[in-house]
Amino acid sequence: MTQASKVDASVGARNRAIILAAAEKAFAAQGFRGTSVQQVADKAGLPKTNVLYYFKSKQELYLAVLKETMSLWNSSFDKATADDDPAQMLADYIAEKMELSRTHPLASKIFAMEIINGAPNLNHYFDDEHSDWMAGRVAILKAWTEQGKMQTIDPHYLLFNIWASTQHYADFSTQITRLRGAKMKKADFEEATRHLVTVTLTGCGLTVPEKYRIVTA
Amino acid sequence: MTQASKVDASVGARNRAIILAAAEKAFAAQGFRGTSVQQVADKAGLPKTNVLYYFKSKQELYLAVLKETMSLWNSSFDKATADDDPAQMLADYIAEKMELSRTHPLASKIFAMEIINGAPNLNHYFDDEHSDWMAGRVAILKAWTEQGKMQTIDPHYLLFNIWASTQHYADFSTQITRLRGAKMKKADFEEATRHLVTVTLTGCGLTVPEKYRIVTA
DNA sequence: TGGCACTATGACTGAATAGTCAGGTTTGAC
DNA sequence: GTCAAACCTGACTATTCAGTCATAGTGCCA
Repeated sequence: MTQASKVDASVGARNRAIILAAAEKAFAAQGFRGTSVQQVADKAGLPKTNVLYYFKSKQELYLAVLKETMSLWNSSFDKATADDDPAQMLADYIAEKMELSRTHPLASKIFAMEIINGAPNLNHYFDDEHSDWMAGRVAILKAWTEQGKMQTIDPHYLLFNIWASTQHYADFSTQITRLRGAKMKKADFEEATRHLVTVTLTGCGLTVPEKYRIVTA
Repeated sequence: MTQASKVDASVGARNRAIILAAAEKAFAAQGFRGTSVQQVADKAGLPKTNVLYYFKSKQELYLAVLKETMSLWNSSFDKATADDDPAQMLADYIAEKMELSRTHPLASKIFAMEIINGAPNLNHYFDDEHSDWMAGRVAILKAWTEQGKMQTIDPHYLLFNIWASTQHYADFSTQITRLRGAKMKKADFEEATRHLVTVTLTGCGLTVPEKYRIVTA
């Protein structure tokens, strides 16, 4: 027991982390079927059998990566209440999602491909957590609308639009980079965030918080 | 020659079309690597060798599907000029993109996966047509801004947001269907379009054209 | 020292699958 | 009817790849 946890904490945990990182890269770049265990092993600097020692199958490895991905998606918006200020909450939510696109683009890509392919590994997610989350957020947005705090906008479409336009910067980074001629840096993400917050909030009849105002040259 | 074109127009062209349709479904659902030629053949109701008779390799078949996909993406916005009304042009562009997401979701998904995976088959596209298109559209949006017709919004981010939020309804249809509890119908797409046009145009300081106004119950 | 859990890995196997090939059939023009 | 081009397909091959297995090294504690 003591042995186990000690060894596990040193060698095992470390190797698992290395393998997961390598697998994330591979799956994001080539999808589940396009990635071979051998490729992951090479990226991780380990023999293939060692990878299969830690993760019993390619499927299990993929699920582990997917699970890590899903755990990233908590946000301050999860705890919003009808008493909060919609402008502040939505602006922060958009900013958080943009920051995730910047710092974890691979996770976003893996999730996107999973959804595009029909989300065969996310049934429980939709049936439980995600649906509940959605229902809760919709209720709060409706409350805000009824309180006259914001324009009458269907909460579903609003949330879909926020997801779409923030995740796009991760998922479609190849296209964006090619069209801009250069990779988006931190400052570019901040500018894009200000634009997105401004357009979205103004579109909902909200006042844009000071920190998200577009700086006109 | 006469023989060739006649046969080609009847049997050949018909089979090619059947195969392409089957391949589109398969590639959209499982990606390039996840799709076997046998699967496409089964969907098309033909022996595998017959598929490979028309398309010499899986790669060639995929490229043919991708080419068909790209040809869908012309729009009235391609011919906009600085003299046009931005509200009208942008609203129509958004509506056209939404209609494409509704009628050709598979094409959108294939394109999305291609981009997510680094667009290895679209080099020429970015180097030529797409970059030129982008430069032209950016110039017109800038002109509109300078004429005081619309708010100062970076044209790049505006276009990225339009693509993101329209294509999302095709690419992420699985998620949307699960969260809404039902597949989006034509009327739902129209409602989503009105919302998107309203939010986007209002966000740019434009007046929403009558036909895109949200109908409040 | 012995024992145990964990870690490591080369050699192998079986299934899937892209693509070839050789031979066959249909079609339409003359 | 005959010829050529287009169309069709079963049998086969070569490769890739997930996963197994048997064996062996390592670290720790009693």
